[in-house]
Amino acid sequence: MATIEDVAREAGVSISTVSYALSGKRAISATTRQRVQDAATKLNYLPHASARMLAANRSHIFAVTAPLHPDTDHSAHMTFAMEVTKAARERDYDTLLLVHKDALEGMKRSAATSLADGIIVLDVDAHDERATLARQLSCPAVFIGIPEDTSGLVCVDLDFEAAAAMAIDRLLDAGRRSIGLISHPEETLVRESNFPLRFRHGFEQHAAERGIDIAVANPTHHRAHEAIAELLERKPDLDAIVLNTNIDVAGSVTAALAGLGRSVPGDVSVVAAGVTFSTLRFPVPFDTIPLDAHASCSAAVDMLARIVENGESPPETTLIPPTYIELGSVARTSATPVAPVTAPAT
Amino acid sequence: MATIEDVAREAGVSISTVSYALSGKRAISATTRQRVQDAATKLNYLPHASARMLAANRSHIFAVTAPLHPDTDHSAHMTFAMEVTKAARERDYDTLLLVHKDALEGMKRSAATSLADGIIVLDVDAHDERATLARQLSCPAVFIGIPEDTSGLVCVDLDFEAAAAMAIDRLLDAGRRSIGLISHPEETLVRESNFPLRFRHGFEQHAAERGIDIAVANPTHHRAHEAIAELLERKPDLDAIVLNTNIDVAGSVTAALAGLGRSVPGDVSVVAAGVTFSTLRFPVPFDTIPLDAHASCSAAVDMLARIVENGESPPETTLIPPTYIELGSVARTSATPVAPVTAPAT
DNA sequence: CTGTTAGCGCGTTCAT
DNA sequence: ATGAACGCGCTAACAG
Repeated sequence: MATIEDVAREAGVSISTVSYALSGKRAISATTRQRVQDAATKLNYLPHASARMLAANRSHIFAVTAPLHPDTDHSAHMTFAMEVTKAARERDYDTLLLVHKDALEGMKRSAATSLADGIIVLDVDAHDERATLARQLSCPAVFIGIPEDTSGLVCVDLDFEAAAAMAIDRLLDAGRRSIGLISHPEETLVRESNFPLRFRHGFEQHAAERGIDIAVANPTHHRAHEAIAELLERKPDLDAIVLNTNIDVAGSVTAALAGLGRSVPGDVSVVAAGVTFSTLRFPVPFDTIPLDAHASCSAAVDMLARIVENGESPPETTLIPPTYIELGSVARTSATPVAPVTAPAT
Repeated sequence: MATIEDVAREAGVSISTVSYALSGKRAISATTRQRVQDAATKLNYLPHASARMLAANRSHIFAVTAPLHPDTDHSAHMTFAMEVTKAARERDYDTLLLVHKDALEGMKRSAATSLADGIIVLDVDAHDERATLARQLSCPAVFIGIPEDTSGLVCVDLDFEAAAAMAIDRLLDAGRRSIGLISHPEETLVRESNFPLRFRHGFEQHAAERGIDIAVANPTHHRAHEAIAELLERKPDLDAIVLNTNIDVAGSVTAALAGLGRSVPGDVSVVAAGVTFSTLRFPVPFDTIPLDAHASCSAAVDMLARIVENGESPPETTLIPPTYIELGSVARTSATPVAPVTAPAT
């Protein structure tokens, strides 16, 4: 309600002095600044958003595109949107939600009208149309997730390949030898959601490096039973499972194994890797290499803010190193451990 | 990039003519309007958001406060946020996400700076602080959910009491006599989230009206087993269950009953009422009286837009009538049906 | 029916 | 270190 002019009058200074005293963009004598700040708090002054935007040619708003697919994990989605919003607020930005139907239209519009200073892109597919659009837009964008072609983009994500390697290493260290991977359902892969592919690639590659043979299965029917049956058929000696899948599937793993007479972690050890959900409530909580929404989102928002404010040009791809959380679902066996590779993966 | 002036020049008219031709707020001759529109599309003109906001004193932005509690159902939350956003876009509004930590601060700020034209309040508690704040703010707000004291507010929600009555009526019509309610976990009730209380109240009241005796249980451990055991202990002849609870509990009902030798719907019929999730993937899909996010959100956004644009003053409370979806989890018994009340609830 | 013009509230040069 | 004045792009009241 109170304008900058009211504050200036109250403090007995000029309008520009108020602006500078509050923004700190120019040196103001301590006493004057104090008077201005007192006046501002007294009048409960807050700059009119649109006026500030127009004058500064900056909206202090980031747009967030969060498409909702039929197979989208709403919980993960919400978590990422929230984390982006929190991270943005810490840097004095608000976030505008863009829904799928008009994800492209929304990006164009918020860029063309200067509604947003930047765009955060969530849930990125391998061949995401939003990547093509982002290259054309003058409005800076940061992707949380990594499309196949990252040229001209700025992308942040968990290092899924390192996470896969870390899961394998932990299981091998515990003496496990026959490892299976339960990946995401077909429908997620078909859409070319990219992170399951990157995880799987890292998994296969690191298994080859460590000289072990592995099996991969995609779950069906939103549960683990079929996938586990498939793994056991191909590797009857299966003694470890890596889960890079959704909560429904992961949550049914222990029951599915029990149904086949296998215990966790004794017969089969389990690691959940690159997942957003917690396994604490599972019958047996699983060791987890989390896909940490907070880490990815605050890194992404940080970059975007620096692009907007300082014109910085971050690298195309920033990979966040994985961390390992032990919850007791990996048990040591007496089997001879596989010899570590000469240069162990970090 | 192109300004209104560019369009005016291109079309050979004045600036204000362009403004009126595009906004339609004044009658413009068809030929002129066409010239203006051609020029606009040719130059790819979109009004600069902040300039429009400042001049019109309207941001075309709604703020959405969506607090995240420990027991929050992320999926439902996301659905509501998305539905609000979609509904808003249909009326040419964008939505700003306000996170919990600074829900109050965010509301104040977006109102005081004229960042938002209105506020949508989600996940309302019985004694929600945001209600108090909304009464003081000059910025209009619409609540999706109903606090205890609605004075001076505008609230929209499913008619939970009618939903409870509808569930009872359906079960009685099918010849069921001994009905139990599984409500939300304690932690949700403690927070005074209001809709479980309204549902329960409607349930008890309608049961009394129809002259039947009922039992109510609150689940624990994120599953139905304990609640069902409790219901059976209190009503050994239990032949129907109404679920007004979360997806984890609802999803385990069939298994819990099976563990006690009861089948669905033969021995025990089940209705899920006032829930956001789908039961289609459950072992036995349940008849559902949905808490329809789309209906609530578009009604709320519609009201908010009309308050902002036309200065309308909607009623304090708008209840959305429930609908019933049959999925086969209610089976008819041969028992003598309870006589319908003289004036059946709608 | 159309053009002219005065702000909207603020950030920021330019003088001082 | 401070103040005066201009302009951001648009809307709306006022003229014609």
